[in-house]
Amino acid sequence: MFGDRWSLLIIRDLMVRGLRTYREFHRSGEGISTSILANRLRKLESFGIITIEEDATDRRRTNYRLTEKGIDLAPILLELLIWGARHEKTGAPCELIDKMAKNRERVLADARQRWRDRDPTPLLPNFEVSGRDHRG
Amino acid sequence: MFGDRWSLLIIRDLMVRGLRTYREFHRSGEGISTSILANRLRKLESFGIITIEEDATDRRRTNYRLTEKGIDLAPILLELLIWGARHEKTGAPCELIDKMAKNRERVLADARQRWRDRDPTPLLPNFEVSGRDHRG
DNA sequence: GACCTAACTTGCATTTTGCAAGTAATTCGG
DNA sequence: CCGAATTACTTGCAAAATGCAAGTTAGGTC
Repeated sequence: MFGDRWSLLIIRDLMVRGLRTYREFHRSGEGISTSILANRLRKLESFGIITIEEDATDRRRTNYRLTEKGIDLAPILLELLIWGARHEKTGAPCELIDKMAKNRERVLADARQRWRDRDPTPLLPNFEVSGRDHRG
Repeated sequence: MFGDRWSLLIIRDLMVRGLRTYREFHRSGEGISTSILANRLRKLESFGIITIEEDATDRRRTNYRLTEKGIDLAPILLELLIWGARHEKTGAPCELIDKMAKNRERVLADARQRWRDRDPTPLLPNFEVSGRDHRG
């Protein structure tokens, strides 16, 4: 799964951008095609990493949520962000990433709590990854 | 690069199994084809993650080594190992992984020092990943 | 009801990977 | 020295995956 580009981007979008719907993922700016997106979401579900829920306000819409198993991937994503900020041109604010690197356990514990409580606030709440912000 | 299955396996083999040569990677049990292996090694080199060195004892052989940038990927690999041990059937000894999880910084600092000193001992020195052990 | 939206599905073109044979340089043993 | 084996790729082609864009179905709004 980590060897699959699209699955990784989906997980990142869930964790780092708080995206939740098919439409949001599709419009996230990464250029994933509809069939691949559908296929990967299904796969992540069958791996037990995400669950699919019906939206409370619109029957057409489905929401994707991280499972416990999926939430346990957060340390990996945080390390990827930190590595990316240090070695690549990601546009991530260096001070923010440095601060997060110094407070890994706090960051992860807070995110875990939120996600368990169904609050999709991203791993780093004030950090915007390239692409449209769904709350903007 | 983390979205590419083969690149990820190569990095894992470098860090977790201490593999260094084309032949070792090719025979590592993962079924990578020769052209893909060659292509990915080149790519990892051009990304600045590994360097290529001639072997001191055999002109046919090349050794691949992690750069500083590559070594900085170790926290990600360690988190992947920990996640894998908890959620997948990896055959990893649970006590070992738990111990490593509790001593992340020590493990990473030790590995970093070794790798800088050109000692390719794996991230977790007594941990064997599935596949042939090159030192066997 | 007409029109739009959300979540896919489908057909086909393009790209990537898998398979196996091949090549060139180097090493080893008789 | 020479033949055989080894090391690190390269190549041609088949198979698999992805990219592109049109299409379908169910749901929502006016």
